[in-house]
Amino acid sequence: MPTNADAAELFRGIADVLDVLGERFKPEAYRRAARSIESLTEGLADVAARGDLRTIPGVGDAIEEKIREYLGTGRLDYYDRLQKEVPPGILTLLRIPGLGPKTARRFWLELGVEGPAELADAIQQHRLDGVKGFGPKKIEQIRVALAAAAGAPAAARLPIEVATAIAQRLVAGLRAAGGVEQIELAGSFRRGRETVGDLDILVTSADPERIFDAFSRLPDVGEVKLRGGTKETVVLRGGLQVDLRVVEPAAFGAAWQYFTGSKDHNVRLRSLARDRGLKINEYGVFRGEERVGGRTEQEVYGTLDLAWIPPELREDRGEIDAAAKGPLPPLVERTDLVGDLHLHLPPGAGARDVDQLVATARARKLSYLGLVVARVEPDASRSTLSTAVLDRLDSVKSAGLTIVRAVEAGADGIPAEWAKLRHDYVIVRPTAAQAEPPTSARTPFGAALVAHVGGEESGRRWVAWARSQGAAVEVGPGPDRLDSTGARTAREARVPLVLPTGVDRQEDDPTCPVALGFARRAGAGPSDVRNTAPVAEITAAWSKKRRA
DNA sequence: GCCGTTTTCGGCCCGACTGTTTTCAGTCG
Repeated sequence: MPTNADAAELFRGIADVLDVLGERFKPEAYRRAARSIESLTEGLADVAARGDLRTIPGVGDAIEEKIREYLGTGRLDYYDRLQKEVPPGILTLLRIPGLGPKTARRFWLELGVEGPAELADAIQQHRLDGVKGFGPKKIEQIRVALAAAAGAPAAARLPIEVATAIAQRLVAGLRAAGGVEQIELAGSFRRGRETVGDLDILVTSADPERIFDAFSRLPDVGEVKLRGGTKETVVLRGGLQVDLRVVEPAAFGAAWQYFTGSKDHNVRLRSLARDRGLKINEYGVFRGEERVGGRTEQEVYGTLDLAWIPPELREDRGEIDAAAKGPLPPLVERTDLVGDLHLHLPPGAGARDVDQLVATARARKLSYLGLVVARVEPDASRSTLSTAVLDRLDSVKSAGLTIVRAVEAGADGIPAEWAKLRHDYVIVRPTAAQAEPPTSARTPFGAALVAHVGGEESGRRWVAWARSQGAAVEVGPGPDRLDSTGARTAREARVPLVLPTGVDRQEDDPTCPVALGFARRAGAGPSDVRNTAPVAEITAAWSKKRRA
């Protein structure tokens, strides 16, 4: 059975061919459908079985038909036929930066070039010289891009937790250089997507040239790709592309909204504006020549009679219609997290580490800490906190901060040797030996939290299992935790989420903000997250479960 | 090919930047 990602790739392939064939609007239509399919929280086959394919934004009669054929046979006749129309190498050319469908088509039809290698030959043989529209600079640009593409694979999207550290460095570097008034990140980074393809940084400053100069000299920056009066594009040494834009304060909100996206969200917004005789661009909202908004994002949405929409929801999945009806339900915030339910002390930790953790927790105004006192490691070995540490945990218990004790084990149960180990709840963490949830409805214990589960299919099965256990699920970065899709699946199944607070990590650690972003992308409000509740409420639920 | 509380047909976001151009085409985001 093809996955959603397979179907999305198929439609992108169709779009590429149609692009080269010179179709005007169909390519975007297929790409739109591809994006929608990718962001679904359930399998395409399930949607098809319910007869709901047409409810997917961008899917109409023709594409519904094609999805059904593809799901049924694993092929698509239309795509097979299309592929015969264009040499495969021409589609490869589309991946070369700066080279689009129009140019690829001309190479193919006017020069008989059918792929990257042939194009490189043609350049070397000076067959492009004198061709209309291709001056020496353009030819050199293509030659260099071809050589670069031949060596390295296309730059992969970066996990957001990795991009976070880079973004923090860049922003700190720009601030340190001076001349920066306001600086914010935009793009898919701000929307909290799992991966980012590039970074977008927005600055207000009286002296854009100074900002661009400083940016070009940051140690992370490898190459300046282009630089104009309002924007500079660089490629970092690690390969990540970063766009920096300098805007005037009166347009900051409009620019921030514009560059945050998503594309589909913005398209909807601008067509709404047009219906009202307004025009939205990165400089503001305009009625004729007059700017009627743009200093803040609230102004931009306000001119369309929309409530402000949190960036994590801006994917054109119904958020605009919801914002037209009134303020959106609040999403969970960092300050809503009043405790942490999944903390580890480092191996060999002593009483002093407990004190450290407690001090940090107090400073961050957390009122409870769920600490793992014994765990089955992923390699099946077992470890328990030292008696000294356990004693220290008891001593801090009365001081305004509650410590609750967890044991962490696989889904096959907790080891018998822990029978006398005092604990308040159980965290299930899948072991290598049991990577999939048990099929029996009940296990010998009631898990309170299922942690370290990820993956599209496997995540869905663990969420279903957590539901059968009355357990919460952990959200966070990395392949072994639930991302925003997993979090949405959980929320829709009314399985509570648990978010890491990062209290056991460095101040700039991305785990907490990234997890929070995933939960928000899933539409989670405070009540969807278990560790927004006071500890008494949580422990009451645990003891009720134990009696059941 | 999709889409519609002004449309079932006629639209489809919009601007920066680059290179090649005497006014614009292509690409990108």
